[in-house]
Amino acid sequence: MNLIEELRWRGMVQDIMPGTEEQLLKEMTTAYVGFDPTADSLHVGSLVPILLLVHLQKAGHKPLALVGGATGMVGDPSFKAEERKMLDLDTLQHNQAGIKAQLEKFLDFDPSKPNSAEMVNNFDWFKDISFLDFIRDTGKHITVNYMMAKDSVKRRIEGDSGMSFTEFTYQLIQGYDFYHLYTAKNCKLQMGGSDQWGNIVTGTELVRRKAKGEAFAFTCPLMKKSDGTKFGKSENGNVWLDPKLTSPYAFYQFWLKATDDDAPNYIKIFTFLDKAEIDELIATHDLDRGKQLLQKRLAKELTVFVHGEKEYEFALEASEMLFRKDTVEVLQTLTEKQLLDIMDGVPQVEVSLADLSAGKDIATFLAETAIAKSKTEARTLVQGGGISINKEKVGGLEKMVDTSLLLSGKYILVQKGKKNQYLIIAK
RNA sequence: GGGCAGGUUCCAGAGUGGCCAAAUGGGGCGGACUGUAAAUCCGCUGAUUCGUCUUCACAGGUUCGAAUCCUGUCCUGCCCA
Repeated sequence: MNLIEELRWRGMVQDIMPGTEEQLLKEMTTAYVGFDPTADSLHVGSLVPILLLVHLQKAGHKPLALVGGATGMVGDPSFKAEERKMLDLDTLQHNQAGIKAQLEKFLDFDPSKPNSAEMVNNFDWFKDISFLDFIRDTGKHITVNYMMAKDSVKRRIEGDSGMSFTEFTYQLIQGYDFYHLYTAKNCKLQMGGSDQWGNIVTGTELVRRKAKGEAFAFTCPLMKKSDGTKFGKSENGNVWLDPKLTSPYAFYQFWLKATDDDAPNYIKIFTFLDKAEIDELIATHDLDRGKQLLQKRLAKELTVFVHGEKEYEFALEASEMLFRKDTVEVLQTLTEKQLLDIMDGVPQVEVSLADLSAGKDIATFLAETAIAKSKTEARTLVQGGGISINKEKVGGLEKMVDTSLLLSGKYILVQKGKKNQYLIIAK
């Protein structure tokens, strides 16, 4: 199976420029994907373009990861309702360093290999180009009519908030990246999310007109959930690849919670399992969906891929401990070390041991630990049966929280609803 | 700069002098069922020492009483210049 066939089967090809497949079969091809330096970590949404690069490299081609130091200063208008905040230089540099460190985990940067991955930053070539040079040498190749015809631009011009010149220029800047990489690194292919199609095509156009060369492109569909909501968010916001921002436990949970509708697509896109294995997994899953076979496998593959085997095991253990029904006694028997390993990733709240010795009513306790926003909310939760302490449901407001509840002398496990756990540490 | 419309609790959006902490819908949160799912059903969704208290852009004013009336300020959208 060639690369494009492989990606097609996985549902990772949306638009593809004619001749792309032939080019990839013809020779080792250098290809790039751009990453936005809007934060110092990538998130699960950016996993798709990363995987494109990984597949590419596996197929023997050479991947380039472009960090948009320059484009990040401008802001992509594509399908966004409003202009984005511009980032300052310091933030950008900080973010780029973070992203680079993460990419190194997934791609092989070993320079002794002919198809080693490389990292480039478009700020490096844009910082020396003057505005006049740019509009003379590059701007004249592309007509405004052409740029205006793009859906992303059209939508903004017809909308209410308008579009600044800066944003309008974005596709030309990004197009220039492709032109630059074509001339400097013989890069002939750009990949990206389907929202980038317009920008990418401007790039191939620029290569054709300015360098008289031939360039190719394909995009992958934007990740969407079956219910139409945005992919990549959990209750607590973005799901990041950085374990400091999203713990491996939370990361594991994110994938585990994929719906039955989404899981088959996710497992194709996000794992490297081959077709036969995936087909079988899906078939087995459908026999008894309650077992969440697909979700468990998906979560395992991804957690191992991003965080490693060990972190996966902790995440799995924590998940089983926290969601199993019969763990009231088990919880008491855990050693401090076991408890901490399992709870690593569960939000932790500190309380003073002295306060606890005096005892606190449950509502005050929940409000003070910020598990509930206010005492009123705390009461509502307790009365609605939404609070458990050490896996035991709190029956009513008269419940007192004191040192008798401590596990290993200093911990209390509080659950809000089914899915929110908090580890209270008495100090 | 001129004319018009408008700013209400997370969002959308009712309310136009007392019955308003403010309809309804969405979202969110909890519960039941289940698979830590979907669908469905139920409850909650300003704070509280449960007496009250702080809220309807902001600042004043009228009134026994204002989200609702008046004055000014700021902001937003639409139209004209």
